Amino acid sequence: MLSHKAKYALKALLYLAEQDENHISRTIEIADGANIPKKFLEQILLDLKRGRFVSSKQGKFGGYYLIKSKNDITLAEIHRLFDGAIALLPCASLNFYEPCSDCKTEDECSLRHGLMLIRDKTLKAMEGITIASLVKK
Amino acid sequence: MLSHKAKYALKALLYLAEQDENHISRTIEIADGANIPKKFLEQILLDLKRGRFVSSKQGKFGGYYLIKSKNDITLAEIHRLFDGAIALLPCASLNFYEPCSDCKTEDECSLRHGLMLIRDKTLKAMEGITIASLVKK
DNA sequence: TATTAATTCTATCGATTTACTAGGAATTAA
DNA sequence: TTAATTCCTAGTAAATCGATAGAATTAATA
Repeated sequence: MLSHKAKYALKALLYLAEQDENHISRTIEIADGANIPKKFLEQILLDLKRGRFVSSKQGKFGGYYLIKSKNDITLAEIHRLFDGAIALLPCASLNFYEPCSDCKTEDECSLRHGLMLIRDKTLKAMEGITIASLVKK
Repeated sequence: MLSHKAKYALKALLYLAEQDENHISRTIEIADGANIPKKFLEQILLDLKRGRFVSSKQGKFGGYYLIKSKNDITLAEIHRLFDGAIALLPCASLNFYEPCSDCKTEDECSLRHGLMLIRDKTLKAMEGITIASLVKK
């Protein structure tokens, strides 16, 4: 399941993608538009900024705007930024790999192989969902 | 990600599936064999019993055994039993559906449609992973 | 230069969940 | 009767989650 953070991030990105080119959106505007608690959204926007999905302008008349094409922002990326690994176990993960502590023989985790199959399919599907694909519905 | 409970459940089922027909496995035997904390495993086996994957014999010389074919126990089922919904949001879930609280117009969640696509693909993949498929590797 | 309105940063909080552990009651076979 | 096992109910420490508070910083503009 997605965390609220990841869900809100997607909704915020969706909101930004729907605005006119060059429009800068204030946090409160996004919060109201996408029904997200404002203070919570602040953190999320900072995370999105660190992840280089959005940028911000500070001070009066400041706000947030997309710096990555809505065609290039995928569900997979947002999942990883906020919720971490897409694989079902760390030992089956590409970006968050860790060996299992409870598997006796290293690399002979009985689940690993099967879970890597799942990961590949899920990842492929998640990379197919972009902000752009969610906007035009 | 899978919880430890779900991971241990899979490993325990795998252990049971590898035993001879009619063999009854004690908790401690499974715990040692699959490297799972014994007391924790007790709870997990009870959950698996309630889910009708295994059955048990009580008292001295008691223990657990599979009552469902290893070909018919899928990753999807174990995920649902221990970790709940497979979909990324409740509003996109088949078995754990709940409407989003933060979507203004009911059934017009901007994410729902895309997440249902993911759910379908992930679910199909997870239904393809059975205990039997994990045993023969 | 002062004011105002916005982002940014740090810290904290309460509730829930997770991963276990403890202790004992109930059950069964020898 | 005893030993070995499942079954049941609590409890607990740590982490995570969802959210809030408040002050610092930045920038436009009057």
